[in-house]
Parts: sequence; C-alpha cells; structure tokens
Amino acid sequence: MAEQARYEELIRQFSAFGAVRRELGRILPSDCPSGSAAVLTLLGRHGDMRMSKLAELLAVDMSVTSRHVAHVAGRGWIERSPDPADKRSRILRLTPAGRDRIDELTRRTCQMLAERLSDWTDDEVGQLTQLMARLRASFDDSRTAHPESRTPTAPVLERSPDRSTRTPAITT
Amino acid sequence: MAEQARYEELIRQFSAFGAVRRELGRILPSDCPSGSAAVLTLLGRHGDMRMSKLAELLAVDMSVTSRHVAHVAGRGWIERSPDPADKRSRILRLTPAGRDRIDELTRRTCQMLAERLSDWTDDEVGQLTQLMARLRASFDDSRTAHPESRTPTAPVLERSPDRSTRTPAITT
DNA sequence: TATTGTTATACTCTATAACTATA
DNA sequence: TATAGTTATAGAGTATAACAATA
Repeated sequence: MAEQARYEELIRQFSAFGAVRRELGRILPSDCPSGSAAVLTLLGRHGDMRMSKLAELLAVDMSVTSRHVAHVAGRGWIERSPDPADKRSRILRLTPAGRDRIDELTRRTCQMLAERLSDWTDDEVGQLTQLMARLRASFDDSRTAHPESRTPTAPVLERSPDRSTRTPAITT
Repeated sequence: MAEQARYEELIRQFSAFGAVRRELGRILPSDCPSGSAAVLTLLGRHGDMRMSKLAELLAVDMSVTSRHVAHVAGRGWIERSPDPADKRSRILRLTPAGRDRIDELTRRTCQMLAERLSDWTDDEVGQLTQLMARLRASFDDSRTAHPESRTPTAPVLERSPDRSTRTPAITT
C-alpha cells in the first residue's frame, strides 16, 4: 500500500497523459478516429468475436461499441455476419481492407513514438508498458472481484453495482 | 531506440488506459467533471496564473481553457481578476471554496486508487508515476524542439507547425 | 422473462474560426 | 499589426434509456 502523496502524484500524471493521447490522436486518418482504431486493433489482436465480447475488451457500453462498429463496417473494414448459434448475435471479422487500415495505423503511431521516444531504451519502453498493463489489470480485477472480500478499511463510495458492458435493463 | 514490437505493445496499453480514466471519471462530483478538476488542481499546484499559462499547462487550446475556467468561476471556485500590467489579461486565483473542492477531489481519487492498487508497493506506484512523467516530457520536448535538429531517418508526417495553445490567427 | 444488439438523446472534451479589447 | 481572451459551431467519445428481435 502506497502513501497518499504517491497517489496524488500519480493522479497528476494521469491527467497530464491526456496531452499524449491527443497528440497521438492528431496523426490518425480523419476517417479513422480513435474509436474506430480501437475496434480494428482489438479484432486484429484477438480475432473474430461477437459485439458483446468486443464491448468487454473496449470496456465501454455496448451502445458505444455498436456505434464504433457501425462506422468501421460502413467503411468496409469489417464484416458483420449473423451467428448461426444465436440469431440475435453478430460475428465481427476483419476484411483485407481492414487489415490494410491496421497496418497504416501501426505505421503512423510507431513512427511518432520512434520520434518522440528516440532517447528511450527498449527496456524502458517495456517497463512502462508492463506497469500500464498491470494498472489496467488492477482496475479490471476490482470490477470483477467480490466487493465483500476486500478490505473493510476502504469502504466503497458510490461504486456502481458491478457494471458490465451494458446499461442495466429496466425490469417492468 | 526501442524495437517496433515494443511500440505496438505500448500503444495497446495507451488505448486500454481509457478504461482507467473513465473509471476515475465516474467518481467525480457531477458539477465538477474532469476539465474543471484539472483547472483546480493545476491552480492548486502552481499558484495564481494567467489564462494563457493555464492553457499551456493543460496542453489544450485557449478556447477550451476558457470554457473550463468559466465553469469553475461560475461555481465560485476561482476568481478572475484583471491583470494591472496588461488589461487584456486575467489572473486566476483559487477561492477557499475552490480549495475545499480540491480536497474533496483528492479524497475521492486517492480512495479509489488505494482500493484498486492495494497490492502495489509505494515504490511501484512511484515507478509508474516517474515513467508517465517522462513520457509526457518526451512529448513536450518534441513539441518545442527545432524539427530540423532531429534525426532525418524519421521524417515528420503531417505534424502541425509548432502548435501552441491557440488557433493560429488569420493574418489578413 | 432475459439477452443481444441498435438507436435516440444528452453531456463532456476538444479544435477551428471569428470576434472584442488591448498592446 | 499582433496578442489575450471569449464565444459559436462542429465533431468525437461516452452513458442512459427505450426499442426490436431472439432465446
């Protein structure tokens, strides 16, 4: 457990990270903003999947996922085929054009990183990557974990009741 | 200089970081969203300053800064007094109510971090903080540095011509 | 009745451009 | 003519809620 001052510094860096994010966003093609890019890269990384799975990986509401997916499908970068096992569901799959788009995105972003991080060693880049991965995991875990199994010294404040990837349905 | 695969992994973590950011955003008071919180914490950290200085620290356009500042001023969390040295300028200063708001924000965010990062050591939190600070610095540096002094093997692609904190004026 | 996905609406953040007041 | 700040407008990301089709 770290001291409070550590947390305050970390929060400041989280906020400052927005500048990096915006800078990277500026080099994206105008027809492929960050939401579209995330959909493509996740499909490239994890292979074909359903909407609900993609929403989980994006960690956003399914409605948001639906919009992003509609955009990339409209550009011909993915296909949405009906799931034979469940007609409500749709399977998402990259098209060759989608793979080309990913290559282009990778090229642009890696070029910018190579430029900006030219004085970083391979190992330092790896360290940051690892710590950010663990950060994400730490947040994911607590979203999934049983709340009652955690330390009672840190009472949960206004935490939404186990949000998943969708708005809670109204049971009428 | 790191290998391309390293950059690709790092980019993935950048994208995934959005989940952390959104999670932290959810615990903010509804009348104090992240833009307002950033204004308050920067003023608390760096003391009184002009709009243009704040825009630089936020790394967003002055128009954006103006909106955020108007919001927090409307809530009485800061004061905008005219700069005696330059009547075009305004000096921003936290009010006692603004300081209270910062305390509340700090309390909430630190509580969430303490909960989520309960198994991180003080040192690990410090490492992540340091690496993110350096990341931000690396991006800042290249924004300021002379483009011609950088390696010619990485030609600058579509980079905006030394953007500052404002939309370039149209010289008629 | 519950789940998968879509759509409508609203809110926040951001950038561009035009405008005012001052330098 | 240039700079400090404001405002209008537009676009992207996101969440909530209501909806249709299927399980």
